[in-house]
Amino acid sequence: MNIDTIKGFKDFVGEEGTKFSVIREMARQVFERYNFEEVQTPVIEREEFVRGDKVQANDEVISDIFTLQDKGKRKLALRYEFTFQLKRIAQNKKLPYKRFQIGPVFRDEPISGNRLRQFTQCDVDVIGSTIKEEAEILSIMKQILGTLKIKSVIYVNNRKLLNEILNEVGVENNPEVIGEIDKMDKLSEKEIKENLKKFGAEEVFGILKKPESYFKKYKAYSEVAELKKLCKNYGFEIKFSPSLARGLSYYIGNVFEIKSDIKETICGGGSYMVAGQPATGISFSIERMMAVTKMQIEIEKYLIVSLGEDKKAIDLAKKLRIQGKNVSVFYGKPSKALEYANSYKIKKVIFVGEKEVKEKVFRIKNMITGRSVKLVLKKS
RNA sequence: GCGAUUGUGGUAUAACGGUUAUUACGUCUGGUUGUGGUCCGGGAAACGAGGGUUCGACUCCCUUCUUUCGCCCCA
Repeated sequence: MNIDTIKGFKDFVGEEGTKFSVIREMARQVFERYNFEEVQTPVIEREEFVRGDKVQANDEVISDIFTLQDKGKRKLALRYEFTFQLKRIAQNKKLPYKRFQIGPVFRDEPISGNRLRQFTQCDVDVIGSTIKEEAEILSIMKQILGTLKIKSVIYVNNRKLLNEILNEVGVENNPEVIGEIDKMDKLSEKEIKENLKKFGAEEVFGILKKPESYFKKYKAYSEVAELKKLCKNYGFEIKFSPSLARGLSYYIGNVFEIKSDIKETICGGGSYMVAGQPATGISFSIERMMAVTKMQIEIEKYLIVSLGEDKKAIDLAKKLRIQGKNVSVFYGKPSKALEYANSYKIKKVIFVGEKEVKEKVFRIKNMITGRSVKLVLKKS
């Protein structure tokens, strides 16, 4: 029997496992600081619901949805992202409604280095939003990225602005043209022009290459300008990128994308409509953050080695746990214990043997320096 | 999904159309050492899967799966 993980799925073991949960917990706390409320939603939903409005958008996305059937022959699907579930969650909520969610989403799509078919999305959304909320969620991201010591650039554009430009040159606004525009910073000038030509949109290229000041003449640029100003108030900069489109989907106003050292985008989002309300949201995946973070993630661990003093060792472990330390007890010889500590990156070792018990002095051995210091137990 | 690429114990590797498939690390185990990354001994564990060619295939061929990289799209 083959027990390997399926292509695009991954185990997180050891250091990766702790790194994962440290990032998740940190993100959760930041979201809470902004009074977003946490929700949990089912992984499985009706297929038609998961597909949502994307039906008319592009077949590609739909083929990326994992589908399944239950015993009652219901057509079901694994959630592709979280936003569609807001249709249900946001009903009858006083606006603005701020919620966040962290959990796995599934996409049956080709994999590569930083792309998985199951990944953990961290998503914040505000229903009943204005551009002020857009700035707020960007500042949330900025804070998380800062904590993770990730160098990043936030790019912004506006879908209405793109529409204005397309109208101006008399090109129909279709997802394919938008798709080509989105590739501007990826392909060569020649390729882009050729691709755009197919839609009679080669003129767009020249416009998108113009300096930012040129775009002031478009009405929708004011939304970008406003967001820029608001972000400045928060103390960070964002960059206008007229070719940023974010593929297909439901965006109607400002769209954002955050880039870092890897070629894949690390955060993406924008403003859209849900249940007749303007909404804005952004999300990132823990897996991709793990790929770029420079943060040193370490959990302080203690190993108590019982040298024939099991009861004392367990007592000591209990005391340390009450103080909030992470501790495990090892029953065995000193050299094996130290080897064990090394192998699981346990940095502090305390031997509990006859001598220690008699003298009532325990020493904490630091595995990196090799030195020992006296253990002082706080009175509790 | 398409195109290219990859595949030997957990990891990293060696060899070969022909007996029992190399080595290292890790892992399990016995002994030694009251303060380490030792030392000595023993063990488990691999040719991705299926078919074909052949007297004989880990080796050649086909299929499939897997890996990696592009395309498409995305976090």
